Amino acid sequence: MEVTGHMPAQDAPRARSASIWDVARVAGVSQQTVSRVINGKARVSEATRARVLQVIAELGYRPNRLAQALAGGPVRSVTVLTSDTALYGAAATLRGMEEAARTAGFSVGISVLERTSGQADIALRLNRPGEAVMVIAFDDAGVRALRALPADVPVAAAVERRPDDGPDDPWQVWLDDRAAAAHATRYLLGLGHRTVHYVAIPSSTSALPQRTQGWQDALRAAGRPVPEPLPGGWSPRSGYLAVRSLLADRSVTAVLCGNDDLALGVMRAAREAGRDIPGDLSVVGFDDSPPSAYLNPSLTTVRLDFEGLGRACFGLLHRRLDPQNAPAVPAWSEPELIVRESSGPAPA
Amino acid sequence: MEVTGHMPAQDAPRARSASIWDVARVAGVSQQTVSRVINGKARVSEATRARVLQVIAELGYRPNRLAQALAGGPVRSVTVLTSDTALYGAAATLRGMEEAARTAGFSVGISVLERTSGQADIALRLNRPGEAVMVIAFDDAGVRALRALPADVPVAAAVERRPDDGPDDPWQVWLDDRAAAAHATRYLLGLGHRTVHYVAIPSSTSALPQRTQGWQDALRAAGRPVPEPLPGGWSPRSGYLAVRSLLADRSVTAVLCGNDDLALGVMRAAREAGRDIPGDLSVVGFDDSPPSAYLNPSLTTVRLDFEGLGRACFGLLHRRLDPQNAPAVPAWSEPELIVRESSGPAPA
DNA sequence: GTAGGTGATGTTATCGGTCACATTCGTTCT
DNA sequence: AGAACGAATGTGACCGATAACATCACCTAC
Repeated sequence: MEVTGHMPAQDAPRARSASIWDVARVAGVSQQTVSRVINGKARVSEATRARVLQVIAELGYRPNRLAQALAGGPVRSVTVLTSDTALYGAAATLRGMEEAARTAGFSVGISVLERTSGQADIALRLNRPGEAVMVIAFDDAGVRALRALPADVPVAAAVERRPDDGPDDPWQVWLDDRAAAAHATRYLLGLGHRTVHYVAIPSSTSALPQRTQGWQDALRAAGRPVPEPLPGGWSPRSGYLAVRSLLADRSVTAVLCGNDDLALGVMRAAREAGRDIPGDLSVVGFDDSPPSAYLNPSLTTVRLDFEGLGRACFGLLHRRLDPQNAPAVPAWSEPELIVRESSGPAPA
Repeated sequence: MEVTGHMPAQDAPRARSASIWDVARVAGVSQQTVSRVINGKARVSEATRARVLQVIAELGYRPNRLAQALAGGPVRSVTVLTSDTALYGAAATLRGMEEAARTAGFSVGISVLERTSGQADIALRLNRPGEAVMVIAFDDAGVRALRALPADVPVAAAVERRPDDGPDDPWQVWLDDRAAAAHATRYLLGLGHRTVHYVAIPSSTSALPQRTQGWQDALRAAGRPVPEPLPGGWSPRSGYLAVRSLLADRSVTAVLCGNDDLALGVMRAAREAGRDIPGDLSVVGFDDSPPSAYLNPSLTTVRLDFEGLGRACFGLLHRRLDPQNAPAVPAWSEPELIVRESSGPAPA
């Protein structure tokens, strides 16, 4: 066998782990053949394949992802762009994405967006131009990041709402927040509440958030008064502050919250205002975050399948990267109202 | 200029983004000089440097991380191995790690450990041999992963407890759970409780968890009876189940919990048993997870600086990778008991 | 005046793969 | 039997960088 310039020095002390060359040499084939075996693309005789596979096992060889990617191999890594992973929705979506990606043999990177992340900043988070990306765009920072991504990066996104301007982007997934909010609102009206107040999470776009719209839809459809939505943030504290003054008004008997954390704050405000839940006041949350079932009172809330959404988002990306071989995009569950102790009939 | 074999074809349509060669050509220098400017290592004349930097800006050139890594450049990426990011401690630690790493110019990967992840599995999660790793080893899966890592990978870990067997690993950080648990226990004893029961989180090792030990330390030091620790899991449900039967016994007046989720379950069990918190029963948690302050009653708990721990863990790794230039490892806060509504004087 | 040192820069090998194309060889077709 | 064909495999360029070594001009020192 000739020693070409590309061959690793035979005499140099080898601290590195096995490369494709080592496998090729031991198996007595060219490195290209090894590459073929690894990728299973081109045809290799059964005998050769078996021998190569055996050598691979013996040497404990594993392809270097970096080299594969650099050489223009198939994309096998994704970076997830997300803001505040402290929020249940984002964290659960991330879990779903990571699980699906890892299962499919992808390595996943994560990069948390700061509120101030500018457009220039976004490109810096990619390891190389063209790297695949998933964006969790439930809030403003995420949406901005999604928009700031160069056109040539393959991206899939989990979004709060489909953008109503411009053509539909087929590489997005979302939950039907609007219908879910409407459903929850109808549920409360069905309990005899005259109307329902709403504490909103911040919008991801300039438009009205889906949950807010759904709530309005239901009130309007039922011909009920539509109170001004109360602007909240993401935290219990912001929910607490949003309704603090409102709760003195005993005619307020039902509050729908944009997420469970807000509901937590609302329930505390209610306690301090001397309102009884659910006797005096019904509170309904959104998300079904883990503690909800164990709160006092336990929280009626809309369960959202964030993990499923995350898995689907990856499924979408996978199909975008490899339309031929990627499996079908898995379905995710519809939002579901989970009735617990915090909601009940309107006071007489 | 001669066209060597390594030069990109001049005539081929260029879809790719600028490489170091493009910069070199436009600036009229060799690519090596560009590399020097980028890395700032070797000396380059001021004039040349300025010209190259300008061309870089003009072309919007950014070095390809993959290529840098492959070519043996400095390590600029970390993979975090963690189990269940649904748990507050792991999630917060991850946040701290990611923030610190990103700030330092590292890209961070994440790989979630399944309960069943075997040793072979671990190696598969690395993009290349020798890749830097951080492990969140608060539980069994994390500790196993830490142990399964090949000796040659640069790793830093956030652990529940320093291993008592074998020499101290200088590349680990931890919180003083033991002292914190002892402190919380003493606090409860100081309120007049005869003894304190403890609902334990699963241990990360075969030894007694730090929190359990601290609790025992305090009881023993005070000469109080040491009840059998109640084995719990990580979830509210497991806390609920662990104490369900116990709470019928009115002599049980104080319960310390291994985390806030367990405390949530305990509080629900107390409610169902007709116990009043804090009148009848004091409950203290661990972690100070975000909802704690807004629970009903709000939860007395031990605040742990997981984010700081995560940042410190990265700091440690950074020093390990680059002892010369890495900044000092940032300090993190000591555990702190946050007294809220769920704890009070022992019933008369 | 010439050897030796130093700063600035170019050249070549290399990292660990993939891709496009060339080559080999047993078969089948005419 | 000769050509054409396709399966199996090898060869060399290339991805985008870094590292080691070579070069070159200029200056200082003996």
